[in-house]
Amino acid sequence: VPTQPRVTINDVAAAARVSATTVSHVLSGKRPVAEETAKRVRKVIDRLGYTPGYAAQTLQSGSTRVIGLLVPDLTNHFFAALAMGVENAAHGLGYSVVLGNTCFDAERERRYLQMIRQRAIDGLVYAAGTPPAPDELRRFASGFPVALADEEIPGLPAITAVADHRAGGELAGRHLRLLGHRRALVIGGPPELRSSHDRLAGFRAEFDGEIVLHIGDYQEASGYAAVMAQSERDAGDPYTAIFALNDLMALGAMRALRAVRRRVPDDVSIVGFDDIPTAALMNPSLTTVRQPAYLIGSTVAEELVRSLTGEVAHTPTRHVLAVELVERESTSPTGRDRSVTPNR
Amino acid sequence: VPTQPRVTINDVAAAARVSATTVSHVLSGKRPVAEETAKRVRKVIDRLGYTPGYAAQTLQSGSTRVIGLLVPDLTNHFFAALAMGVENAAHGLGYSVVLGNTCFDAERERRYLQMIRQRAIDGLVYAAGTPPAPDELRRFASGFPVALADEEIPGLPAITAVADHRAGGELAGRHLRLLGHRRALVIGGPPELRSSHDRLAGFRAEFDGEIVLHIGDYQEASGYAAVMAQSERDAGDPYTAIFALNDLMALGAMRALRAVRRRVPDDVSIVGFDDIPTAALMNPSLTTVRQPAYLIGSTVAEELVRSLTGEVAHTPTRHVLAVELVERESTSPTGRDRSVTPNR
DNA sequence: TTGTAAGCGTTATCAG
DNA sequence: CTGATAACGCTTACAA
Repeated sequence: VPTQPRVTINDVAAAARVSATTVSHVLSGKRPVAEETAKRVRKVIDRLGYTPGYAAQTLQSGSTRVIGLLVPDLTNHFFAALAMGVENAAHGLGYSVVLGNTCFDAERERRYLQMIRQRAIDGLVYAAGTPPAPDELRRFASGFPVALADEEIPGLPAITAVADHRAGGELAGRHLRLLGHRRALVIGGPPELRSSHDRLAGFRAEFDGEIVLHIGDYQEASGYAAVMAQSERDAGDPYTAIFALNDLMALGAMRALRAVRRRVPDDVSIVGFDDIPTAALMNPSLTTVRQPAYLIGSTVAEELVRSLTGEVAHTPTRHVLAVELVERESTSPTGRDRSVTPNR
Repeated sequence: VPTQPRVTINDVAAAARVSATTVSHVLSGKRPVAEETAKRVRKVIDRLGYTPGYAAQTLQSGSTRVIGLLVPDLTNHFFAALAMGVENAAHGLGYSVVLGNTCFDAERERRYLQMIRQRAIDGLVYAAGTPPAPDELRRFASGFPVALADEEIPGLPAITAVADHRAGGELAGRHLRLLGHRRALVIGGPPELRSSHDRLAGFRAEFDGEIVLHIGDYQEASGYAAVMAQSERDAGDPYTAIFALNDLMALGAMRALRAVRRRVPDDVSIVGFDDIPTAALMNPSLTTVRQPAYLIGSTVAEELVRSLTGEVAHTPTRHVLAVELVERESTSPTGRDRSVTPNR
């Protein structure tokens, strides 16, 4: 594909018989231009199809109008939705988003921080998911605008947006309590994650029955394992409810419940967290706490960009966004047990 | 966040008591530099933490080393995986990826084409999914490097990577035939999509039994609707297999089958297409044809970037990538009908 | 209301 | 082996 010689501001100026300065001002409006002149210039601009070159503007202004987005795994629905939020918000404000997929890999993260040093981006939305925030990032964040999405990094005050994990735990706990459940199996997440901790604390605050805690790792298999392990241990008086700290583990738990012949929701109710697309498609569909992934992304991106443009000061605001309980088929009141109905 | 004054090549030159030219060449290696000088320069570079500024390099070279990626919906797993492929491949070759989410919206597409005009990106990976390719894109593609992922646009010869939809259809057809099925319900996709057409043609070529075709729209609800509609029509001799042209419709079909009390796979086997994550998590899990989404993205991005760097000529190569049948629980041989076993 | 000229940071050309 | 100098395309003092 041959690249035809670029139309520059000087071409326009020459054709309109004005100076480049005037053309620039017609476009930017930063100083008055006689209407007649302006009209002539605009006509030429249209005719020649002139658009200010990105590189020159960048060099001149020192701003690329690009922000970076670091996510660990785009195929994770949560991060995909978050990325859409970031992209939409940024685009609405005239900024582009360059994508960085870290794959939870520190080496790749470093390559992105490199871009920062090159001044190739104006700011960074960091949602890299792994708990041990690289020291490097922390160093960078002082001296470079970083915003945290779904993330809290100790010692790094920055624009932040997180879901209200605690309220989500409360929602789940209250829901199960109101359904009459008194014994719950809780499948936890990695303890070092603040989100895990908050969800659990919220649940404990609202669910006043007995709680058995199994630690999982947010993967499907660990949900399965938790139920199986507990199943071996249980002696006749098992839990009637499960709160899994994310949907993937909840699905694993459901699979295990099928294996041990306990029905959902008849024998055991189950609540997840996240609301991944699969949750709605399962049979039975999964009651879960929905995270506002898109909103987390758009909130943080919008605030970051506004701070970049100077519209607002770059102060480390922390947004805590509401979560929502989505009631589906996997939860039901205790005491309703179809195994005692006609077909037996 | 205060932005400290940038370290420029001149700072380095001054500190190392050489010219900027020499510093540049120490970095680029484009002409020999005395080892002693080079060492001194490198030391200063390290000490000052100098990195060539992105904007100036861009202005000088005319290349941004950025490619654009246009997808309709990142929360769609297929496009997320594709995006990861693009990002990884591009990054490996020193290119960044700016993300564009069109939301199937022509207006948003236009804004991205605008970036092209501004020379803000060097090339474009287009995977916008909607059948009516905008004329605008077609105009742009002549004169700007565009590569098509999972897309074929008539009259636009370009680097292209698509899944082998036809082979996928064949795989599904053969699988069901070998299981002994003789009557199949096929839930089609939008007829104007070449992928729909190819999948169907492949299926027809391998499945030699009777086929009833319902047209769907790739949404879950249309899979449900297809089964329901056919269910009303069926008089005692229904199909024993379903081929849904994507997984979402397959899931809708499974939901409908539950509603009409036909068991999967005992009464009806079902094959989907895509292999979305939910497919493996369902109960029963879904047999499906897996699309190499990541590979589509990485293939097309790698070739695009290589053509940009001049490593290969920018010729409209078309890559057809292999698909794979993933056998799970939703398909079984005909004739095995548990309703004729003990419990009746 | 408009123009001139300097400068943003880098690399290429040409000269030594 | 190295250095001046120009050029990339734009914005913005400063001047008229």
